[in-house]
Amino acid sequence: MTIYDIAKEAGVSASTVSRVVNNKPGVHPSTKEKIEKLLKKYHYSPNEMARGLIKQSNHMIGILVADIRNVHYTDGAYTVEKEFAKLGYCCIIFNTGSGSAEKTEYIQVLSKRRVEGVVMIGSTFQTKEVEEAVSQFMSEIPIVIVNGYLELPNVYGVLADECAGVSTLVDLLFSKGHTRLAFVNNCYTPSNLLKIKGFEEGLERQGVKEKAVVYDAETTLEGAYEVTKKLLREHPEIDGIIYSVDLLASGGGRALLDMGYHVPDQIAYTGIDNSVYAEFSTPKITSLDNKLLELSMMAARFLVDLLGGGKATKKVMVFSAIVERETT
Amino acid sequence: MTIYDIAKEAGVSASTVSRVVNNKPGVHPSTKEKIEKLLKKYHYSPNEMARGLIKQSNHMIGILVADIRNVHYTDGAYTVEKEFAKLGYCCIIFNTGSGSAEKTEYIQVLSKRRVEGVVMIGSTFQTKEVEEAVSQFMSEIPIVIVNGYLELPNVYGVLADECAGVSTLVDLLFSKGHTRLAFVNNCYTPSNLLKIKGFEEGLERQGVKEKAVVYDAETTLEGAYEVTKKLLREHPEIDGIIYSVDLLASGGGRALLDMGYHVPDQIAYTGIDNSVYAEFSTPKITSLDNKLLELSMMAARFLVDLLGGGKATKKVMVFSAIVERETT
DNA sequence: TTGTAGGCGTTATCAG
DNA sequence: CTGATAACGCCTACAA
Repeated sequence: MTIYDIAKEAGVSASTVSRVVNNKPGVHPSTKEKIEKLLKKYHYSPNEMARGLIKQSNHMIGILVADIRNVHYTDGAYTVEKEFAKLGYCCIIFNTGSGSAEKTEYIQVLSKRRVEGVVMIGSTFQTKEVEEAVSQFMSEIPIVIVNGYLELPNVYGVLADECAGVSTLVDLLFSKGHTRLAFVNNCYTPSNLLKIKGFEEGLERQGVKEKAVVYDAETTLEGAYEVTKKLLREHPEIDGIIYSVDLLASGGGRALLDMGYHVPDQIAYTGIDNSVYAEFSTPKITSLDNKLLELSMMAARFLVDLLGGGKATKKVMVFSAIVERETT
Repeated sequence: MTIYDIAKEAGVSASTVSRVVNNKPGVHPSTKEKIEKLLKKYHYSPNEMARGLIKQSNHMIGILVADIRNVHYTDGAYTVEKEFAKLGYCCIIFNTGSGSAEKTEYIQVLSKRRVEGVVMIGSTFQTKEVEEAVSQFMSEIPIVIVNGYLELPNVYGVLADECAGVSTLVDLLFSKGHTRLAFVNNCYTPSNLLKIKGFEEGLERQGVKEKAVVYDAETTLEGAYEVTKKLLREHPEIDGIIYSVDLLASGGGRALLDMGYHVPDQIAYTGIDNSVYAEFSTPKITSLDNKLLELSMMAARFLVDLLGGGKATKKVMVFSAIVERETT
């Protein structure tokens, strides 16, 4: 069903139908009414592809996220989608995974789809490969990265100060008498590298001279469980652990419980993200709120402004804050 | 950058460029090479909207979900997106919320975008309003509902047998000596109505004559906490609770703990969904696995088949299964 | 092997 | 107030 079909049946030209569809003035009330009746009758729905073609604007944006199942990304994707749906935009979403080939590919796909803006969620998009793909295929449209940044004219970043945040976690643990700390990391994203940096800086500020204890773990409850046991076997002196994400803290906490440690007196620990995991675990986990939600909201707003022809700050940083619970 | 721009610079016609872009045969190797060089040089990326217009196919599908932040929907959306990305499709996603006006609206939006198929995630789409919107604006494309169904020629459903599933939960509780049961419900979706039905049928089968005890709770930890306290105040005889979703079970479990009940001896409880909440809570929650993941996977596969011109079963049901943990 | 012409469904610009 | 006509960017006969 096209405007031509409607036009034919109404005995008018397609342009007149188009005017009615778009509520343009200058159509005789009677013909307008006649056309509207037909529009209803056939449930006419204008082809947005064709419309986008002449309008040179399709009101679509892209959302790139490594894996929407990660709690911290789910909220972000939700926020962005909602914010844009309100404005009549459609969101194309891709779970890119962590590989750079896929990221490059999806950037090209979004480019072919002629999206008008992109939100990338997660520091994992802050890579050379993404930068190159963007500069080649997406240099014309605004891009906002949640918790990441690229030095490109059309890229904007909203970041959490996780580095400073983690060093305040160190301070917190020290203030409670825990001075032999370890960091358990899940993967080496730019964000996590910052966390480790914050960990080291925190220790240094507290006057610790030795090399920081950092362990790697799989991003699973079991992974954290095992690594925590190993960590304390190899470093029995440890009395405080910072986990790079709440999920690990939850799994690790269970290991501590099973090993008979008393939390938080004997050993304290924290997560990062202030996610549902922190709230649901027993004991409830003290966590660094890195404001992912605010970040996504801000990213969405930035992109909205940019699309509206306005300006946005190239790079902003939001302060993270500790949410104390039962593990410190 | 269009094929015309490339054509001009290459000194050929647009059709020749088009042939190269689409790897069509019948282009002289030398001109092909020349064109390919320019394509690379300018990072040409074909306009999929224009392409979709003549091809009458844009390789886009729609995903409708009430709220992607609900754990049981997140996985579904992920699965569907991944499955279609593999095949070169783009997914437009909308968080519709629970209102029917929004659902109708987004169905119309997807129709205007000319998506080629739709996956609706959740029984919340099994309503008269959705049925009407679909029959008016989407009668031509295949639609698959995860855990729901509509009696329309182009709608397919993959369902979990939650009714039978819940009655096996009743059996389980009875078998462990818990015979005074209550059901705590969060909202009256078709799916939850089935759960309540299963609850009642289970009781009846166990020879219980009295009216089933059903309480309503907000879908929050606190909501479940409060309602659980109220429930046991008003019905101190209760020794077994089935919560309509794991989230409630988690919040309720904490209330039981705080009230000094011994779980599972004194009182047992279960959740439904077998989600991360069941796994993360302490004690770990026995839950009915309603196979949401398999359901989404199956829905995606169905839609793929349908889009490929194949057939799919109109309505299938997947058996749910109890995952026993520490609360029964 | 290559180019021309027509059309996909719209909207915008002119005339009338 | 209404109707041609030409785009938008691409693909596909058909003709050369």
